Amino acid sequence: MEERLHSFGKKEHLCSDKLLEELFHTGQRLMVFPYSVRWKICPKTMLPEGVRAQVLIATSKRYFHHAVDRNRVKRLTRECYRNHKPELWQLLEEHDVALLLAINYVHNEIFEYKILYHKFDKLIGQLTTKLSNQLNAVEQASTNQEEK
RNA sequence: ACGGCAGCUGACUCUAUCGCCGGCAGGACCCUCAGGGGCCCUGCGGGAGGAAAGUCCGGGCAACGCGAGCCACCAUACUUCCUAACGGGAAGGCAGCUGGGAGCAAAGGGCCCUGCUGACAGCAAGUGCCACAGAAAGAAAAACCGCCUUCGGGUAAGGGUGCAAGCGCGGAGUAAGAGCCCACGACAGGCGGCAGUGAUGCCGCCCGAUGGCAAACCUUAUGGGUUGAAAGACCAAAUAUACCGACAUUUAAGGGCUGGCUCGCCCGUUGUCGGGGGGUAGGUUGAUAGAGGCCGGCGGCGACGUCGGCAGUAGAUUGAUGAUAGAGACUGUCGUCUGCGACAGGACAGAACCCGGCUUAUGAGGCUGCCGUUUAU
RNA sequence: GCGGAAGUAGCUCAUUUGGUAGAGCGAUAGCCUUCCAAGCUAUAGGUGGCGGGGUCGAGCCCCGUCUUCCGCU
Repeated sequence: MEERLHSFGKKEHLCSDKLLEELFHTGQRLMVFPYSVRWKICPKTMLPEGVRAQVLIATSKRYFHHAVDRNRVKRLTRECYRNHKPELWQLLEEHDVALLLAINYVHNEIFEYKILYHKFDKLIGQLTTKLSNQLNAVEQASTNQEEK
């Protein structure tokens, strides 16, 4: 399993209508240029076995008129996510939860891969701090309730 | 030689690592009475285009509809052929334009050749429109100056307007004039002859209230049922549940078997279990070999047809073809010891049921045609 | 994937069967006012999305193209 940490297969794509609706109605939002991200923590039983996170990568016709450019941006973004996946999964593994994630590209220029890689570094950093804050708070609350 | 404009061709290659999609083979595990199915691992080989685009036409395919005819609506419009079909293509005719040639004292028209272009049926079926200017914009009505006059009028040669004004030119004729008449010529129509499958061309005769617009209404001919893979077919979890069966049940309604009461039985009620129809999430199919490509022979001017051979085979479904590193070709710039080195660059653009076209986008290089400039002969 | 509309001044829109392209708001200048606003007057601003066609002549007719918007699961 360890040598497949960088994979990004079909099961890890978010494509269920119901989950999408839930994510976009109740999820939280985070902006890191040029990305706009929506995320929501959910119990791991909602996803297939062995999958910690389902991800949607998109960009709109508003920013790129040609299908070629949209494909290119999505491919680069997918590559970035693939290379940053282990640190995100490690956090989720520690707290034993799953994550729904929608990554939107909201700028009208294409950057090179190296630039996007650093942007994604920043994005994952902010996302993990927010995630761990929220998860720790939840766990503390549950332990407090048990004590009472 | 350089430059420009069209059209055609062309669409960088290889290696390694990580990753994605589907195919085949082998193996481990799980489910199932079985057939088989699910999931994971390993190996092998495959994975965007000439326009995949626009959705402008035509067809396959599918569902629904359909007795026939006419009207309406839409589309097409020189001819013949190609094709499954087409609004596409080929060849030809005619018209327009560029260039050249012969001819001529010179120029123009006409003739011949090359190239390009053409939504190219009908305005002599009818209706309508032609601003401003002009007397008058299409009709048998013609003003003013002019010309003529027998002073009643005649005239359409000359002048003006305009995109367009009663076919052109010469002659005869006349008071002056006019297709009023004649020769030649242009245009349109009719008849006949010859050539051609035909469009049409050539010749002869007859005829003439000889402007333009049908991308004005329209006429004629031909074609068109509607919808569009989000079509259609199949499987179907959870939850609720039509219906069926079994069991239990009544202050969780009741009704019937008797006129009343009690018990019993039947129907119902409610609940549990089992079966089960439709339908939702989801999945399978439709769906990838096709009116296909390449090579060669034969037939045809050609589009194309036919026969034989060869190589193969994208199939996603929140939508796969990417990232990184290196090497090699190609182009440009700079440097140069003429060996090469350094730097930069690679267009338009991403399949979604499938074909045939059209249109539009497209860097470097190559080919063809036309035009312009310069040089040499 | 399939289908339907619209592009006119800085903005919102007119312009009918083809004949010199207009209104309101806005802009600029002047008048009025102690000043501002309101009011009055004048002025500028248009390749009619772009390219082509047929017409004597096109915003209008025809073809192609680009952009924007809307509908169908």
